[in-house]
Amino acid sequence: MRFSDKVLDIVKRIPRGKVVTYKAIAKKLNTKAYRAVGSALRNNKNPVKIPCHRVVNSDGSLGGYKGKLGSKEKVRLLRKEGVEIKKGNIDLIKYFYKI
DNA sequence: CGCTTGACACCGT
DNA sequence: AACGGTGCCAAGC
Repeated sequence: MRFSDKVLDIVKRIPRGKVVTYKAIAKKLNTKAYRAVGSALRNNKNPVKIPCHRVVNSDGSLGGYKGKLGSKEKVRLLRKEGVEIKKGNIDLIKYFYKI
């Protein structure tokens, strides 16, 4: 749980209107467990404190959210926070949050 | 030459 | 032991 705890901690401090990539997180943790990051978020124990919808793929695609079935909801939330999304892709250049 | 799709690799739960 | 909310590289169009 230690690993996921770190991930959660990072995601937890993502400011509103910004997003982070799994790669960035893994990099910040000095690890290549990209997938593990996703697993951590999936097993996320505090969805209220952890805005998992602010975590996206390195290419800007939303990736997934709840089994890749809640992507629309994810987009909706992000849009609501001020993040512009084009065809399911986010402007990392504009909304990427450097950890 | 630039973009898109597919396969393989990594780590943790 | 298998799966998962990925990333990177290579080949094809």
